[in-house]
Amino acid sequence: MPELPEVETIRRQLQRVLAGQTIKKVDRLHPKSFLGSPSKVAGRKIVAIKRKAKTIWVDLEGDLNLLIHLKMTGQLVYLPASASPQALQAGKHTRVVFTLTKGRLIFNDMRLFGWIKAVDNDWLKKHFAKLPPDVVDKAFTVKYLDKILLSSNRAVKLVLLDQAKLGGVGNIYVNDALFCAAINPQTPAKKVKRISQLHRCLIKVINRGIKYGGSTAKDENYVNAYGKRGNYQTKFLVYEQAGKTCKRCGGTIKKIKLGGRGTYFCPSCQK
DNA sequence: TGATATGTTATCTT
DNA sequence: CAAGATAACATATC
Repeated sequence: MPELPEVETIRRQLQRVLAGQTIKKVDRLHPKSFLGSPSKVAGRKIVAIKRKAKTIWVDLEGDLNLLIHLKMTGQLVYLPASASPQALQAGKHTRVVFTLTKGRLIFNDMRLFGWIKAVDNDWLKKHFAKLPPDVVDKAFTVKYLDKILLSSNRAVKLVLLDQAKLGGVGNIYVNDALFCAAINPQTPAKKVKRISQLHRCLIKVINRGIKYGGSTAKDENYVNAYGKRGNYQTKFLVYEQAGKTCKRCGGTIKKIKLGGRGTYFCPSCQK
């Protein structure tokens, strides 16, 4: 599922191909998928593609922005006008199509949880002000991590996944980061030791995810802006590795449920 | 057929 | 009131 590394991969690609193009037309194929006025978007030039946590932010000329959240099954694919007519055609799960100066931006979303919102600068500013730092932000310090962990009795994994406390970390990378730091995901947050190691591991694992272009795990449909799958799934430390041998101590990776989410860890070396 | 998967939020409970 | 737990959203797949 798209977490920060997947979204950042898409952002970097879109920044290269979309910046400077003008949105000529917006086709809303499903009402749930586009909130706001498509007519206000048409005719605007794309200034830049940015990102906050798992949300893509398209900065448009004038007082308008597009916020895009892929949730679980969203895809954002760019096709140059020279692509085959077959590729350019709307698929079964295509929800929004942007016709641009030199191509098309297609938003697919099988399960309809994702959305695109057109919002003005003032709305954006107020909204961003409420958000916590991203895991890759400078504001995410050891001290900050210490603060959010000390303030909760919940399992450490659930606190790290809480988008109101820390932005960008999802179920795949949190499992791998806790393995990296040798911390049991069930540990109550305020009892976690070696916080600076956990801090280092979170950043390291997320950056590794970006390096490999995100992950397309089993049963997942993530693709980047060119429609290609990620590669981090070949680098998973513990995610989806239940029954396999622990890379660190030779123990066996176990799967449990925590907060209703699949949780993978090595019981013998994650304490 | 029913359980399962995941990101986020609404809603209920403690 | 706040923190925590859980349901809900929609759909394909095992």
